[in-house]
Amino acid sequence: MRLSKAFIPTQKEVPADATIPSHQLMIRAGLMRQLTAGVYSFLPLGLRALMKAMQIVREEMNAIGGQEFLLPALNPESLWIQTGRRDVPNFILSIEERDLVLAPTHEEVIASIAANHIQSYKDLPQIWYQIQTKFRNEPRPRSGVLRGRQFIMKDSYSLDASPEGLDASYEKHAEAYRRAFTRAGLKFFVVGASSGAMGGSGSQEFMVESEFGEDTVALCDACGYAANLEVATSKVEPAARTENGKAVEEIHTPNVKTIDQLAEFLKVDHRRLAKSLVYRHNGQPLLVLMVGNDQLNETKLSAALGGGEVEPMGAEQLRALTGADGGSIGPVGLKGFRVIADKRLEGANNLISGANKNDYHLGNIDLQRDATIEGYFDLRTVEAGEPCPQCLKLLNVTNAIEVGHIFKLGTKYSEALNARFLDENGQSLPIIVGSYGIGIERIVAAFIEQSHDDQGIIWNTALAPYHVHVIAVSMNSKETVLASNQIYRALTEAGVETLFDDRSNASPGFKFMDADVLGMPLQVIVGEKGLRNKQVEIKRRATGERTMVAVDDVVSEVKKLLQG
RNA sequence: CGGGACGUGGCGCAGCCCGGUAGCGCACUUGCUUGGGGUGCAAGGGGUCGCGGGUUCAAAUCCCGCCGUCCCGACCA
Repeated sequence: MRLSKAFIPTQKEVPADATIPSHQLMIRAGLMRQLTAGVYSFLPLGLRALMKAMQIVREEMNAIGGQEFLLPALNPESLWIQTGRRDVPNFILSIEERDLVLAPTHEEVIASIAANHIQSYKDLPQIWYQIQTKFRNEPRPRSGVLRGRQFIMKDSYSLDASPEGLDASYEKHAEAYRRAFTRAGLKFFVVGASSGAMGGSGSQEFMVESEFGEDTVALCDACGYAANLEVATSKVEPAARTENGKAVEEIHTPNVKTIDQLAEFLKVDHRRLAKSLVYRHNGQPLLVLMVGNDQLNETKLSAALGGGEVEPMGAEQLRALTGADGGSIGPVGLKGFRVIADKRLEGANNLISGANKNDYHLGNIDLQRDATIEGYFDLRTVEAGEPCPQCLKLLNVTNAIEVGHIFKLGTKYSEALNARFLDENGQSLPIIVGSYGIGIERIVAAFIEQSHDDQGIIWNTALAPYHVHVIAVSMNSKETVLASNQIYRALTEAGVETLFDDRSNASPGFKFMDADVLGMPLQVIVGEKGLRNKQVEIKRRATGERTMVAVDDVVSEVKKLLQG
């Protein structure tokens, strides 16, 4: 492609709205433009990168026997009502007029096809996938293309007759994802994840470390343990049980509101303190006990409660129910609340907690003796520096971009939509479904996050919109024009995807800067300097390393460099 | 949805406090110039100052309302 004819609007300056490197560079390099919040137009160069990412994913899906579909984005609302997902908040962007919705994902459509056409265990297993645009009612799109209202996703669905079959399909996907992200050049890791409101029995996320990622993960460098913070655990010491359990005593704690104040006031370790958090679960008052300053993990809380709506209790309601304020609530003698506690508190005694009376706390609490605890669950959020649950080495906590997610879904949607098959014994069973997603734009953005410098993007061969960027240093030099055209043609004919800066109105410096912003792996610089010796310069974008090669050897040299 | 910020030619910004001619840099057009790291000079084109209302002789500027965009948080299969 000749730059003199191409629509590749590069910019020196970037809209103030773009705050992270990938977003800024995708705009500076002319890959995309924003249309409205969370919605981007991909320009020709950006589309080429997207297509590269898609093709890698497609090939790896095909390699595991995946069959490509293209499912409609516009869906009848009734399908979603049947699975109960019409009312999931912030999910469906609806087209009211005809009871149509823009599909946020495609389990429903897949299940409806399966319901009509999968009849026998002999039809199974199947892996069906598509690469298609999704729409979601994101309350707050952000970080460029990392979280949008419209985005392209490879979604696939495995249909199996048995849990073992699901396990196999799931494993195939895990393998395909590993290969795809490896080929794309992403430094990724796999974490255990929450299956959340989606339901199902197992789930893993493919993560690319980035300070701008929205997910937080715990990682162990020693043994490879990796988990989303939503489900991560650690081996923190429990709040111990001491020998001599004394009787509960009331302690006057004037103006003590927070755990830190309480620890300071009483001069005791945080681990002796039982913090009370008050919620309503499906409307019912709920007290959650945590150790000292441990952070409650609401994903774990929700899982411990078996789902349902969990929301913090308002201050007025709390006072009405207990007569006390937030900093003075405790489990002893508390009426009308269900009480659950973090596992770290299991068996503990000599604890201090609120007295349900302002300015007072209770000491020497033995949870078994003095309170009614419905259950002990892992409810705390892991923090950096805590011991790894597997090997006890210290955990790291880091942010990451989720580029892929795989789910063992089970039969939730097949049951709702009556997608069943007959097994060997003639018995009708729901199809066992797995669901797997890859964010195509996220592959590109995550790659740019991990591969750029102050000058611009640094593409690898796998994702680069073009492999080689030929620069004609001056279009006023006949020799340069002649040689650069010849090289451009030779490369193109040899099947090398080549961008050719043949603009006559741009200064050499301008062209060099543009080439660095665009970031193709190799730059072939054709100018009078080298041509005097019948040579051109090849620059590797990643390292800045330059070599002079004979004009006649450019094609073979370029091919060699692209391999390595 | 809570907190914060911003909205002025395509992009980045100043002007707003203290009301009175819309301005700068980049980009764009034309001519000359330069030619290995965003050339230089000159002449141009382009803006309902987000939208609506109010105050005023007069509003980009003051007041009210709305909309949009971004950031933090909440939420997120």
